Amino acid sequence: MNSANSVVVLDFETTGLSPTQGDRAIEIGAVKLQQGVIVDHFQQLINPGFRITHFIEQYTGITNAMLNEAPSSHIVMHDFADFMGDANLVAHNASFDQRFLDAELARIHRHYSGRFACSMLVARRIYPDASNHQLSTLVAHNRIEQQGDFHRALADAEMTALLWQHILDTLCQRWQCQAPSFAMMAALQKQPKANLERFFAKYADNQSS
DNA sequence: TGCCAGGCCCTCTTTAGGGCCTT
Repeated sequence: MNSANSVVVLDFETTGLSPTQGDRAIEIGAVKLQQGVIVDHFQQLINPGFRITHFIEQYTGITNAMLNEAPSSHIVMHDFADFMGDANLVAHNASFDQRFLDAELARIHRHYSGRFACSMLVARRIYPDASNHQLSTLVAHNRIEQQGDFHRALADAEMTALLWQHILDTLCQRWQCQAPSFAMMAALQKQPKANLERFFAKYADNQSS
């Protein structure tokens, strides 16, 4: 099975919220899903080249001392680009991780061909009754076993992957059908909520025909 | 000391404003 049949679920820890304001990645974690099973993982701290704030140290548990020993983004992102291959990508609030992925890859002139899907946008449509749609809340809401500590990249990527698979299982049960395609999920995340029932009905018709 | 981004989505909307979500 080549990587085009895989989904890579990724998560960045960063120095802040915006790469356009000088923020950099300090850790990347990712898992590779094939047919609902985690078959590989990637985790690496990244030295951003400057000291991170006390807030980020407290938020992530990643310290300046840890980052002083970490390799540069140049080395890590080449490895991660090889890990991704041409797989499709999933992240929680994907627009955030996509901005940092694009910025860090641009620095080393690497590119990716996979498409992004967002577990948060899909979860807002599938679990409208959740109290909120933070990753930790959705993990608890769906009684998913917590993996490691929130706000570390690999643990968040693993929990996002388990949430993503739980969403696929929820949709399979709703339609009594096979696993939805990545393209279907990418379309679902853009559907207006008022159009969801029509969207689901159309998808079910296409599967049965 | 306080603030800094950007996309989505809802509503008391669309010539706008503000909350959510990510670090």
